[in-house]
Amino acid sequence: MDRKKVVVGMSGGVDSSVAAYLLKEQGYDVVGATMQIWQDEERDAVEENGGCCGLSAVEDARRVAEVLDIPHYVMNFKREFRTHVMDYFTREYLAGRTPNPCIACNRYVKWESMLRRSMEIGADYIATGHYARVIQTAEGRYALRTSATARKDQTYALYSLTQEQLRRTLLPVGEYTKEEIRGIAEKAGLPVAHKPDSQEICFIPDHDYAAYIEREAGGRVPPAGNFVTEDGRVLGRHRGITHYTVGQRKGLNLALGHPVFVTEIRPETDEVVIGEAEDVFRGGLVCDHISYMGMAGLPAPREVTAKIRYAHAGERCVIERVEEDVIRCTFRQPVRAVTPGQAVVFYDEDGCVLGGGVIRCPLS
RNA sequence: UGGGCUAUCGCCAAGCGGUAAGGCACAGGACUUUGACUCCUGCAUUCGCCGGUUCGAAUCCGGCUAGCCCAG
Repeated sequence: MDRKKVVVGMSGGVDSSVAAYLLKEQGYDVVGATMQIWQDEERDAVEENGGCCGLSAVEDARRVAEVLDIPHYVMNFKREFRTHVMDYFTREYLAGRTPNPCIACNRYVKWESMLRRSMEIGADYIATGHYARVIQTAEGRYALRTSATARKDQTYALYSLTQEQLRRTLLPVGEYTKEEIRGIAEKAGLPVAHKPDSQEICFIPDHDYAAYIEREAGGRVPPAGNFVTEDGRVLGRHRGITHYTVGQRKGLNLALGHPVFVTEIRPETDEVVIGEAEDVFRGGLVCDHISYMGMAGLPAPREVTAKIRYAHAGERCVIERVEEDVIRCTFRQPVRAVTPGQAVVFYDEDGCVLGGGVIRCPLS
């Protein structure tokens, strides 16, 4: 009875279902667990959300667990999700930044609360359906590496995991492509083989995140202000900075004959700066809240590849530590829409996550 | 008050007698475990109003209305 026990976070989607299946095939003692994070149990209306944290999560996960013949638990993390994801999300927007709630959820809810709870019930590992691989570097550090096919890669959303967390993490799905995963689900007879991928912010099903923030803030949101150009010209009025993010084009209601974009948000003056398409490119950035993963620290400048958003191909750059917990990143080619609040993740040439941080401000 | 010019989709704007380009904005969709970006689709049976000429007008003519400019 020395089979290793693993708790698989099952969202009810294809990926985590296959993760559970694969681990069972590999001989683990598998337990399925679905997080209860924000849903009002009564409201199970919206069905089409899959993947990460959709509304039909518990029901679908339970059915998959039944097929796999594994125990299935529901873990209630509403409190943790509330403070570390939802409140953080609102707070950041009110401050004029653009948060990434999925990263916060991974870090604080899945790999802190769920991991702890799993250890408590005697598990050796936790697992999820993320497209990423856990590896060990030559120096013996744990790190994440891009999944088998770079086409689908979720290492970006997991850059902040600690050594201790990684040591207890299994990501079986990372060895396959999305197509292969669906194929496995199909062959295994999992009832969720054809569920669509998840999308958008799970706790804002109507996608109207500005309205969500206003509700959360009890109406105390930044006031309407001016759209201005870099040189101070006023182009019009906007609805309050929470409605905008750097690089945004749609929803500005600015008919200038050609597309214009948000280049900067100024919470101090409630101004939203507007510029041409080329004005939204930046040559570098400064980030803080640094997490080190594949590298233990950054004693000297180093050339790496950086991703500044989930769906970013990455850009070569030089990173250097400018003070404790602050790194400056200088890109080889300017990158589009460097956005404060978003994560920047550093990779080596093999797609191994070296570390990352939170973008504080763009440079030049 | 004289003289001139202009009135075409929410904004800009083609059109010059043959049966309403385009851009922006907007809406919907695709993509997507964040926000964005991007892509696709849609978007004036009607051309300030009223008459007239013509087989046929947004395009020609007359009147009216509105705005702009010049004169005083």
